[in-house]
Amino acid sequence: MIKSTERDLAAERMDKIANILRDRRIARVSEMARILGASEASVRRDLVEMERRGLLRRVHGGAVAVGGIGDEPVFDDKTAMAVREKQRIAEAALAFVKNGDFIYLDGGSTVLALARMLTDRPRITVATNSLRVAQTFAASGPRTILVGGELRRISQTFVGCLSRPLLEKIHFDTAFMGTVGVTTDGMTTTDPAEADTKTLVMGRAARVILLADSRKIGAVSFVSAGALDLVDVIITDSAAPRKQIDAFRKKGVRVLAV
Amino acid sequence: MIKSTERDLAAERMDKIANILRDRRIARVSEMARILGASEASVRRDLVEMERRGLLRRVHGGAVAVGGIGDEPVFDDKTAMAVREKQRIAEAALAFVKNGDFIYLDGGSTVLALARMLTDRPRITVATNSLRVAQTFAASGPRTILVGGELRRISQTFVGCLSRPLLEKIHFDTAFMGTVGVTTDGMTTTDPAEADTKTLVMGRAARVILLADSRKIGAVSFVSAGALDLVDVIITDSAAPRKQIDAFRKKGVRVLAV
DNA sequence: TCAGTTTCAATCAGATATGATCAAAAGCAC
DNA sequence: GTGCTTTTGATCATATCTGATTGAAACTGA
Repeated sequence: MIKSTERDLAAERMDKIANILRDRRIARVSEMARILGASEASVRRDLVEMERRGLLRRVHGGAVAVGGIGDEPVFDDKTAMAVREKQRIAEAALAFVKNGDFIYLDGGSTVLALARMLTDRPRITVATNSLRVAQTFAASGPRTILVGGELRRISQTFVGCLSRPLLEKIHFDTAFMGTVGVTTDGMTTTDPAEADTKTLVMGRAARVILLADSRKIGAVSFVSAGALDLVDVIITDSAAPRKQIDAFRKKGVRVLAV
Repeated sequence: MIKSTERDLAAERMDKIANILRDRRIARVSEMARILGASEASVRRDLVEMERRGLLRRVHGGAVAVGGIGDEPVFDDKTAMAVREKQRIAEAALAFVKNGDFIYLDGGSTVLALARMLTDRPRITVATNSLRVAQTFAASGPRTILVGGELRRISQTFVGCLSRPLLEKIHFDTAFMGTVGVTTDGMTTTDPAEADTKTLVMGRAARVILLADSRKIGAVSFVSAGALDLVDVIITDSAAPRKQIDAFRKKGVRVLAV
């Protein structure tokens, strides 16, 4: 047994680290050192190099996959909640997408779930203001148009007045929107710039579909993001209060509770 | 040339090396020397040659199959070469960034290296058309503005006429640009839409700094992306041909070879 | 807030790999 | 065979990698 054969090359170690992170999204230095059979010092050196190459992000105690959990805790924390419901809602929304369509995908975790289902649909065109949606389509997927704007880190979206000039040049068959809260008075969200962009988008879509899990139904946030009559369809989950659903229907909005 | 016998021997070795790497993706010099029954010195010479031909990537201790371990995705394939140079170029470029600046970061791996150095600089504003740059700043970093447009997957940038309306509203102190090739006639790149966006950006910057490793110097690609007089500074590495550098200087461009 | 614990970066020495150099070996032309 | 060129393998100084150590920094829980 030759000693050099036992020890991994740096490139080999980095590959294994990449694999570990692909599986777990996050790993501790100590874990990786144990798995690789290398010292923690070497693992750290590899992590520094890999971070420099943009392959991961280092955090105290370990590393996380880029674009993964822990990368943007605020955004992804929400994602983790009600995963089942969001998935079902996204599946229902998928039925509203046809090949050849021009659609808009808003920010938000439910809409992101829908985006993940579109990576094998090159025949549609997606416009979005969501960094996460763009990342989802980075390698392959629909024709992707990102409306510009200023990055709002908490939601990982591009918002503000700079989004306007581009948005005003395009129209959509269907806009799939997320929201923080929706009542019969309309949608509300936390950030004025975000709200402004949302309203503008909905005005430019032939059909607006709101994806809102039951916790959003009846909830109210800081700033109005458009009246309810902008919305054609609301897709929510079966835990949504019957009363609210009926109220929406009375206002002429189609509601699907999946 | 009738030296066919020697060449066959060398070619044979290289062929075996290629086979080993096809199987394992990564191999040590010592291993390969043992398998081939040749000295490590010979193996190294073969590896140098094969790397020159782009058949593999050399790492300390051995070699990696291209497209294999530690080799980065499509976008970064070219990047894997000249990592050191790109890093040094980016470091030199960093000196041109002041707090409070409004800068533009183009797509391209060298510019991306610069972006990674700016993640702890919240006091500047960065506009970019690069998805990779936006991702780099997703968690923290400068104020980030993404100019919209259509996603061009091969470069991971947003380009085309939809970028225009937003770009025409903003100005930059400094634009850091990448390129596929640059000569005294100006810059060239592979894609017309990409070129269009580049030209527009350079016209809106008070100062344009071109980051181009030596392989770009003197290279020519498909479509013009602006004349040389748009550029104020070129930062390249010391392997850039003296003649070209002098020609650039004669045209009034400041050239830094780091 | 604070103390205790974990993790980190910097440094060092030993091990390993590398490039440069050079002489021997092999191929080739005559 | 001789003379020339190319290739090869060995040697050695230098560069790089690795793992251990240590003081500093960051995190944790009360």
